[in-house]
Amino acid sequence: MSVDRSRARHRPTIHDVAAAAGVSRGTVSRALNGGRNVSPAALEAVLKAVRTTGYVANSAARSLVTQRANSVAFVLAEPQSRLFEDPNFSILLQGCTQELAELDVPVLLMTAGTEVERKRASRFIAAGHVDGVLLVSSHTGNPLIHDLHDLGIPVVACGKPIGHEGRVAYAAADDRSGARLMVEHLRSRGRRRIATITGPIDTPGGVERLAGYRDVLGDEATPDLIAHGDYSRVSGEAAMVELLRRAPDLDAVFVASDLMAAGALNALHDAGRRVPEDVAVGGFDDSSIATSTRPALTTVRHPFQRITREMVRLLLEQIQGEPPAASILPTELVVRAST
Amino acid sequence: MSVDRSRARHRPTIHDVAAAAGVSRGTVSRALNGGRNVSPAALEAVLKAVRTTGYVANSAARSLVTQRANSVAFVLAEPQSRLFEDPNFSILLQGCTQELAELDVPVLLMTAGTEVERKRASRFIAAGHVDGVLLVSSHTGNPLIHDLHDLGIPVVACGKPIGHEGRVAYAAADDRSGARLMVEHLRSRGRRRIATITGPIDTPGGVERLAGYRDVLGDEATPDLIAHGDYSRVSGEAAMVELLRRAPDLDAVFVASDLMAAGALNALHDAGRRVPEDVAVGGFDDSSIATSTRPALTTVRHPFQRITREMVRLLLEQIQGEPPAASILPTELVVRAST
DNA sequence: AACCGCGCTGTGAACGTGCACAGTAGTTGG
DNA sequence: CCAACTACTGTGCACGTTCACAGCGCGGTT
Repeated sequence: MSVDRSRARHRPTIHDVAAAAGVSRGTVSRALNGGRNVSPAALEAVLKAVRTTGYVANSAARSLVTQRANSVAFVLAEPQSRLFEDPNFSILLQGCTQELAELDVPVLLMTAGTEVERKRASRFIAAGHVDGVLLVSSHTGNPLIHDLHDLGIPVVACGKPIGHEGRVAYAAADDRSGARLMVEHLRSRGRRRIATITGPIDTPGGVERLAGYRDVLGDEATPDLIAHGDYSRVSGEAAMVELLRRAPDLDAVFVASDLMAAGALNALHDAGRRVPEDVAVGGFDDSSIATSTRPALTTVRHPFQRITREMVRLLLEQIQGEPPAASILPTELVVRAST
Repeated sequence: MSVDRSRARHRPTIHDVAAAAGVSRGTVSRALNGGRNVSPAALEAVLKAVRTTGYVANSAARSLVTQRANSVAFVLAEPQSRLFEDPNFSILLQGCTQELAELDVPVLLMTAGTEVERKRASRFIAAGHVDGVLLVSSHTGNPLIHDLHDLGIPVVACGKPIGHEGRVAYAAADDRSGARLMVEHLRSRGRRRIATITGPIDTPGGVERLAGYRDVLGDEATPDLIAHGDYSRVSGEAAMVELLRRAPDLDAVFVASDLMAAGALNALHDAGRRVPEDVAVGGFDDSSIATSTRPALTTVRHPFQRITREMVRLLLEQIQGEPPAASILPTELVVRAST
């Protein structure tokens, strides 16, 4: 082999390690992967050679032969603005990234808010760049989930994928019982005219939290006490203004997200209502916003950390060949100054 | 049984396209890449064959031979909490992702807040998984920037990388003149005792914005009017409390970030000072927080969109072989209710 | 007529890895 | 004593692509 290799230029390959360890490529590969059927002496020699050469496996070559990308996509199928307005998405992203980093699985970030982006994401995923998809999309009827299902690629949704339960894996909080906790808490505080601001009714969070509200209030949940938002801060503010107009005598409001609750607090402030003296306000998520409002928000803790952990677990399971499963996680009431 | 078969159908390769188009692999490759030295007839046949077969190039195989990953890493070298507390990071991430998606360049997200994460990121990048790095790290003295420089991999920093100017490319806002704009504005409002809450003094934003403040005030910038924060909301609140103690007669405060300004507003609220009647508050960044506080913040617009665009441009240039360059972008005063 | 350049095309290498398979030595069992 | 087995090791091939090179026909120049 008279091929002149200027070592300074190219990264060491498995060949270099094999040469340094005095074994063959196959042994190095076995030692680094399975570790089975390798003598202790060879194993040690390989590990030492890896250290001295600074060898790191070339992922492209590995992917080529294993037909696996060894990476995962985090797809945010929401309007652009959401990523940086709503801290929930950042937390999910953060959690999944961290969880996967520990397993040395890189995360590819892509957005699929617009039609163009959706097509691009589909094409990209179809190209086999990733082994699985963590899909964050609260809205139902997203065409992307169809595309991915057709591709036969493992997918885990965050929140129940309405219309795809049983076919698409997902991790979700138990929204309905969380909502019940909050409304029962408001009642125990002596509130009698309890309104609600829901999320969009085409999202599981919108539907389930409203259902929990109704579970507790029954006939008391009259239509004038129910307003809808889209999880954005301004929509929470607008919905609160609307509620104050329709039901000026309300003495509490359960808001389906902390971000909307922050908007509602602003509306109440502008209307001269004191919180919690005149109106008690309950949020949902226990995001970072909840402790930064004045007063701090009573809210329902969304188990984001467990959700991201479950999402990752469910995805890896599917990549291993297991069928799609679901995880429903419990929520918890967090009482602060707003109720 | 048939479950396994769905996975068994392999994606079309360049061979299949060549066969369908009645040409050779080489011609297909040329047609899809350069497009040079290909007859119009062959080009058309190839494009048609690509459409009918649904061919998408296998990136692993391409990377293997071209020695290029065709992807880029976004590295957040800040404590974990920052990503989801400070919207600036989300905006940067969002902007870079979008910018690169249009060029069909995937973005790998990684955090390097802790020592363990930093090592992992270094190892990962050294493995050649990416062609370049978008580095977001306000603090100076980050060892990661050394690692990356040693690896000889293209890097673009967000904000001036203190101690590496000229060696590492960066895009940054003109912090100093932005700070001047704000302090001059406060003076024009008749304020005479203008305090400031700075960012960490080991960050360019901390240093430069303080310098701009001093440019305008000169000897009036006495030490009792200067407090330091770390860009977090609670640090802004604590710094404001401290300033009120040291200089109870202050009538304005320039805060080096909107998030800290939101904390300062809370402290002023708790102290019974009215904004802007008693104390005018100016922020920095014009992030989403600025419009959600009560009152809405007068602030300095940080040109994030242009910064992300420049970061991407500077990175791609370097990947093409150009030397590292820098972009300084202008800021703009945005007057709202807090001054 | 021989030569050259030009535009286009096909072909044989790599790129670095994992895996199947064959092979070796040492141990065990009949 | 030989066969079978175990534990380990080395080697050829394939993965799908790009790139360098050689070959082709064709028209124009020497």
